Amino acid sequence: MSESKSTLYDVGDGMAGCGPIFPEGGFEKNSLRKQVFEHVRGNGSVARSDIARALSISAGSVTGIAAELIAAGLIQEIEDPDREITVRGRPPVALAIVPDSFHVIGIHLANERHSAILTDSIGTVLAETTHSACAPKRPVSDLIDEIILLVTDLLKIAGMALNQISAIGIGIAGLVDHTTGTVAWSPLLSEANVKLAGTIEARTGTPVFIDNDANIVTLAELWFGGGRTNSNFAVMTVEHGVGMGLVLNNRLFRGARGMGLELGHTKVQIGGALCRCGQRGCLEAYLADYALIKEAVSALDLTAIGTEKNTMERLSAASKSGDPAAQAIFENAAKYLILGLANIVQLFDPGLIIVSGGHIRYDNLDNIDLGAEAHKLTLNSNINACEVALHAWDGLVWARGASALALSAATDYFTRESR
Amino acid sequence: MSESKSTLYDVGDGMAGCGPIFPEGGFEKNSLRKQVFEHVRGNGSVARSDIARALSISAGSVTGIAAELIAAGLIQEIEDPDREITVRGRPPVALAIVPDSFHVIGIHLANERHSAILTDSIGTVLAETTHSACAPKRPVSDLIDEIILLVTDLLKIAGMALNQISAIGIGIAGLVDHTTGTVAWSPLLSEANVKLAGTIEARTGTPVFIDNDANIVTLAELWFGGGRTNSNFAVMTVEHGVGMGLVLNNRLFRGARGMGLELGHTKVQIGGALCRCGQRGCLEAYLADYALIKEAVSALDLTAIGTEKNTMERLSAASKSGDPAAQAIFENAAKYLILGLANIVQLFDPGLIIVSGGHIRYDNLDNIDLGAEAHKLTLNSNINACEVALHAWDGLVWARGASALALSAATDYFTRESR
DNA sequence: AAAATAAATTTACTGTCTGAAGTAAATAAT
DNA sequence: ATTATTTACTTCAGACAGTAAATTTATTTT
Repeated sequence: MSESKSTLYDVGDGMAGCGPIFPEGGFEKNSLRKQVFEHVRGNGSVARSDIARALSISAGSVTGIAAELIAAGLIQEIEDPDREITVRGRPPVALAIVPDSFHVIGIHLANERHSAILTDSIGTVLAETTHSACAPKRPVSDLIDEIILLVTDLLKIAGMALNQISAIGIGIAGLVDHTTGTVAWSPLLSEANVKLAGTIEARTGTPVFIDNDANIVTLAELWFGGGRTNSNFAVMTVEHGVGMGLVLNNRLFRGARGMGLELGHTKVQIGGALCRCGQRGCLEAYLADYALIKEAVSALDLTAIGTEKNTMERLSAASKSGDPAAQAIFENAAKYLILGLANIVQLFDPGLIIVSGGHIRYDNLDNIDLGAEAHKLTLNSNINACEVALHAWDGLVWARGASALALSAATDYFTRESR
Repeated sequence: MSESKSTLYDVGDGMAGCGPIFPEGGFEKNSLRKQVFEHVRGNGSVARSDIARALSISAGSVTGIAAELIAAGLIQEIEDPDREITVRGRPPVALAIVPDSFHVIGIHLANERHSAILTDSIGTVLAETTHSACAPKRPVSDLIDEIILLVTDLLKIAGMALNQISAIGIGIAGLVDHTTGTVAWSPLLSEANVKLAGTIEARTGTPVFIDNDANIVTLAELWFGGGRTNSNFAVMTVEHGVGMGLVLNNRLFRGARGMGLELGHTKVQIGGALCRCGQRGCLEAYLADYALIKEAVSALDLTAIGTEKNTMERLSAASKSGDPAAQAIFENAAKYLILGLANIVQLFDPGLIIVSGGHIRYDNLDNIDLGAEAHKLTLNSNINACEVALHAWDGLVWARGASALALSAATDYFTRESR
């Protein structure tokens, strides 16, 4: 601290204004009505006084809002099941969601099979159906027919009519713009920039919401999985491709323009392995199923070529029975998985990353402490290390995530202000 | 679409509740008062009727709010400077910010020098000072003394007293938690987890807000730079280190737990070049000044070793005069810069990335269309390509960004509800 | 039975914002 | 010059969301 340079500026340099220029209004405010409803749903059953304490709102407000929600048939007073503790004072009255106050449908569209579920307002699956799909690329009209078939099938099983459905959520692989309901590109479609949500909405007369694979898996974790108790977490999906989803403050983060978080296509090596997207050095090109299968030539007798799933199982079996080539393939993939985790930590700093995928059922990842390994690749000063959890799912997760998409839309609708 | 599998589920599986469990309230609502103030500030001068239209609020609200803001001395009616057009009807009355309604200080702390500015409520710099710093690591008490010295110097130049300052914003290199005002780690400090904001606040009696280098550069772009008209953009800083900042919906995005966006330490090569953080394969290790200098041995006669800045300038000169080794160094760095850009696009999908840094003054980046090159490395289907802008800044940017930190805090304070 | 205690409700009140009606100040048409 | 038209701004009643405090209700403890 020796020399110092100082100047006195002229006031006003003629520029017009300063600070960010806000384009329009459009700020979301969460009404107490919605907060109360979500708190009841999140906790199963809560008393009015507990809600007031938890949300830091006045007891009077809770009474009024609860009365409205009860009148609307959305919640009800119930006998508190686990009430044993004898305390003085008027006993609390537990509130709970009326499960059949509304119903939604969740649909997942994929290469090999479509799945769909019909749930009530707390996400209980009332009916489920799976249709096998074959055509790799089809025109929109065909896909729409497939969707309508799923819906009618589902309604028949549940014994319900379309007008009893409050919303339909659809998850589809590809680049999806949730806000506009358009599919920019999908491996299922021969056309691009398809206004899928609007079209289905017109066909069914029901509000339709779409999102991509990774986001609906993340929603599934948020609504029904390990993310429920975490306000901030990331999901990394490793399957046919590599994707990720991010939850910030209990809300799905969709990037600036709705299409981001393409972790699988971030570059991890200049001029690296060729990815199915045509680029080189994508993370996916080292980690996704098809990348491992490409390498499997050296480990497996590939005279009998099976499905992707079958090949992966054989590769896994080979690794477990000591095949050095198969083991090397998995070891290398694990390295890149850890690299992906480290990059997520470095960029988003979530407290928890859930690694999801059918994949991880047969990978030998159980022996590796992924959290610790990823931590080794991040700034040491990043004191609070990020927890990493593995979650091997069943085939229904996507449909459940899609139903969560519909559920949150329906919740918004039913709890909106001044009904 | 051949076979199909269907099941009917039992209702209720005994789980308690579903959906995200919200920990507490904590939803922010932007009062109209703040929106009006920010709209006036953002546009320089606007009529009440324009505000009502722009924010989609009733004209009556604007009248009331404007009256309050005028009474509080925050805005004023002015003669509209550029009013020429003769339209029918009562002519609008322009509103503008009263510049000296409040003042803030912005401070940047760095290795080689500290800089500080004092601005009015529209960010006009009223006084500026720069102190050279030398100690690479010092105890907190020393740094606090340096900060106090900057403040008193600045006040003396401006002829103002400390109690006339509404807020102080501080930018410092390292890992900073803005919400708690603590510096987890900094190259300037010998101690870790320093509650810097609180301490300065206690010493000055003025609200203090801190953030890291990359975030205050991003704020500078948002408030005074190319980001003003963009609601969503990313900033990539290339200087001594590599950092990034992200603006979503006109707000600085700070990651899930306040510490993220460490682009410089994302891994772009397994077992790659050694980074100053001790890891291998960090983007920074291929792109930051010190990384290039390390390589410069082959290009420059390094018998006379100078400062980092000096060495960079010599390296740049060598490249421009045709030295192949120097050129190769810059070409390689450009490759990694493009890779970094591509990864930002892939993950965050901003409409605009501003590449900021002293660096880019002498790099030969003018010949490269960074946007197009980065686009080549992203999913083709990402239709709307991301714009990339270069922004070579002067030494004041950091202090200006820090002042923006203080300005937004002061704005919140003065436009808060029920004053 | 009376006292204590906690839950739920009611009531009166506050602050924010809107919508409709009214006022002000300019230009255009007659 | 007078009137119509247009646009900007103001005023004010009222809808709403929410709170705080008093009151009622239901239960346990003494």
